[in-house]
Amino acid sequence: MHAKLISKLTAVPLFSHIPQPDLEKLAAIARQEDYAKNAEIMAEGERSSGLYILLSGKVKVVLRNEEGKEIILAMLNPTEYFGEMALLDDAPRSADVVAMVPTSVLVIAKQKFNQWLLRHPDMSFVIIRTLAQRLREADRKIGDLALMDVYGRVARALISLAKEDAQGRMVVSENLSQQSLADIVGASREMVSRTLKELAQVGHIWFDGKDIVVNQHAERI
Amino acid sequence: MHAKLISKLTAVPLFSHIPQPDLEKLAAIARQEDYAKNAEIMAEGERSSGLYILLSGKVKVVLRNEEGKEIILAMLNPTEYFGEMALLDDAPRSADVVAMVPTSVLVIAKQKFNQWLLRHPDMSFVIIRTLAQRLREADRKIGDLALMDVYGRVARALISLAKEDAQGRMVVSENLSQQSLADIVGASREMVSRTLKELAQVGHIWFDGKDIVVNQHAERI
DNA sequence: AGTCTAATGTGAACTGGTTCACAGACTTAA
DNA sequence: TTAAGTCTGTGAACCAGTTCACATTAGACT
Repeated sequence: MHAKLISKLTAVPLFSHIPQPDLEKLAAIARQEDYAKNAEIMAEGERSSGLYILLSGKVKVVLRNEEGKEIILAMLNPTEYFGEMALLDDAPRSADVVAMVPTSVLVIAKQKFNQWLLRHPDMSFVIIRTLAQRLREADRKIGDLALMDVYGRVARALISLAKEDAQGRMVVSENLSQQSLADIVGASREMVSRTLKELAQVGHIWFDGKDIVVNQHAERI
Repeated sequence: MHAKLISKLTAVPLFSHIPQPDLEKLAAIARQEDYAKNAEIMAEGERSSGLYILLSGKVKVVLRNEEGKEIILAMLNPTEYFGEMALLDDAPRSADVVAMVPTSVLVIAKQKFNQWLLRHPDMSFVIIRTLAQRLREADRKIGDLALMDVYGRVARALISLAKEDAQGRMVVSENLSQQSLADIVGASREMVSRTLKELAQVGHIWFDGKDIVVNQHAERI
């Protein structure tokens, strides 16, 4: 069990350059938690409890309004982490984190992680990079919301969600519902349905079972 | 000149805990640049040149689309800084920075700053905090754009722009045009005009010359 | 296989917000 | 003080996107 954990930790970019013995120490102070589909891992307003590292599954970071409409700030996959922001400043959680499928996470309590961080000052550079990257993405999303129409936002979302598959095609797989896509781009589910149809008609995308294949030349929509 | 610069550096929170002799070294590797109103300090797509610290004036960080519509990601005042993101990862600028009034900045070249940073590892914690804070604000803005109507966004913007004045009133001064406010909330200038009127009628705000006074009890609109 | 629930497609009405057009007020510089 | 530019207010037309209301299909469960 312990050995398995350490092998997983090695795969986490955040820890990739940490020597083995230190990783063992880290594994010793971490605990694993499992969540069912749709379970709330973190709730808005909570004081945060620590750094969360995704071992398996998929989570979304979401904001909701009173009427229940939601916008997805980010979707995270295994080896990615969240909860780091509240480690640094002390503000309460500003968003919910929800498991989109059965998910396990590794939790490192705030205090313990901060102590450990003090002994690994170079780690903070890695964290800075992640934060900078996320801030860039957030700014881009603000631009998209304010400056593009739904058609453009859906196109952009598909392009950035797509990953190259074995045949070299750019594919959005992972069973993404239209509702989720709508929550990502900040539009209604119906509008996403119509937009996908249009994108397919123009030939920017096509469907392969559950997957959406993005045309290679679609990058400059 | 040099002494004046150092006294200004002391006022910058980013450097507040740096001992005097080190600040002198920093001042030695920095240069001052002055910009006229509406001048572009940084342009999107540029490889960034360094860390910029605002000495006087006011700048906006903006994104634009082809038609010229723009959204303001942030407005920065003296002692605040920008350009830090590209110092950390190497991506090209993702937004423009424009002087809203005559503005002077202190520029520390990328390489020099990074060297200096290596000798001040605790500084990175300060930067992390700023990044975390900006990311929070960005996420909040995404939520506002996706989940609130223009009325709500304008109200929120006014509240977060307002500062307490000598009489203890919350005031948005600094001569903010409706067009700027529109660019902040991602709406049309006309809509902002109508919304301000409505907010004034309901008593949430009122006008004192050029300033907008925000009702103390408006926090929970 | 058959039933139940969740996801999708699509028309039609509605609406929040933009755009256009123009009038009035306020600045700034000469 | 006048003229030129820049902001502001407001009606009216227009439109992108939402909402509603179903019909259809696809999974999931036992």
